[in-house]
Amino acid sequence: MSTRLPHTSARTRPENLAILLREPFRVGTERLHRRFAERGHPDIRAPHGNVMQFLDDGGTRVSVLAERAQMTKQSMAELVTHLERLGYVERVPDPSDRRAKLVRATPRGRELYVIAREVVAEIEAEWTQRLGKAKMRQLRALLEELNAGLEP
Amino acid sequence: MSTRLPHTSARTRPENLAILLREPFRVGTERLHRRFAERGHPDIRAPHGNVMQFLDDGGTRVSVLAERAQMTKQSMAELVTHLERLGYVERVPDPSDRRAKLVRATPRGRELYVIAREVVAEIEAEWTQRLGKAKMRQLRALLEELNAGLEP
DNA sequence: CCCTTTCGTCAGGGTGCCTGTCTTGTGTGG
DNA sequence: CCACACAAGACAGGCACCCTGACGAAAGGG
Repeated sequence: MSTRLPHTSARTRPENLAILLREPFRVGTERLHRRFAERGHPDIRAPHGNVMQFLDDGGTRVSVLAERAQMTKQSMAELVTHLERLGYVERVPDPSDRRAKLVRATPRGRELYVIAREVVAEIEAEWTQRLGKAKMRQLRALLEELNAGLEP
Repeated sequence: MSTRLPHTSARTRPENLAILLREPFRVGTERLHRRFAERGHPDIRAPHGNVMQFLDDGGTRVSVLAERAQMTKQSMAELVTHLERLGYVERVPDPSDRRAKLVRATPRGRELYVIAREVVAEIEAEWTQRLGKAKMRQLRALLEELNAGLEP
């Protein structure tokens, strides 16, 4: 039996900026994955985004994916293997290098992009309805300015 | 040997709102953990925040921590055990219930709060310097308005 | 005093990440 | 042209984190 407990009151202390930034992202991500599940992709989880979001149309090497996702190629290879078993990507030989293979989204994999685009549009529409177009533009502009100066 | 690859160009497509929200949070979190490491706490990792951030001063039961962090009590117990071995928390008997134990931050654990507060203040100061006080207030207000309407 | 619920734990499983090592293929310099 | 360093990926092994299931012990209401 599961012992997961219901969430009652998350002790919402003085809302700091970190939480204000994280929550909309978290809620959006949750909705995306709920939608994936509803549309027949219940096995897609967050780490799989580290593969799918970095695939080029013509296919991409595991090493390149690893570099883009900032992880080791071993870890990336494992994610790719998992997604391959689930039918979302396939490995095809790289014609230009017989050591290498190209990871490509299958038709099933491409369905994810369609769904993701829909959800993103939907969420942005909701937020715009809530805040109004002017404030959304403001918010985006401020976030862009903030992001422009970020360096670890 | 590690095969982690350097990150070159993250294919920064049309910056969408999700990335704009996530990046400042991610960069801040990275800095926090780098600072933990520099100050003698290299073993503290992100999931440990799910324990430390929910501890009350007098101690808190594992079940309550699990509820607050939205995970099973088994998983929470594991995190607590790990932090206990590292010396950041201790389990003491709950005087009001002989089944229960209270998880409490040790002096070493409380050092983390000091560091965290410093880093947060530091980051907010940097952002304020970059955007100016007025825009920071605007940003915070917009994020609060956005967060106020979030529900799943 | 049962009976149910709750607290914490043990047991077992899967995913996601790591380091280290190896094979195979590439390409470069002598 | 060939030896050799190097790049791509696979294989092995390990740990952290999260889950489900099941349990003994204590609490607490009828």
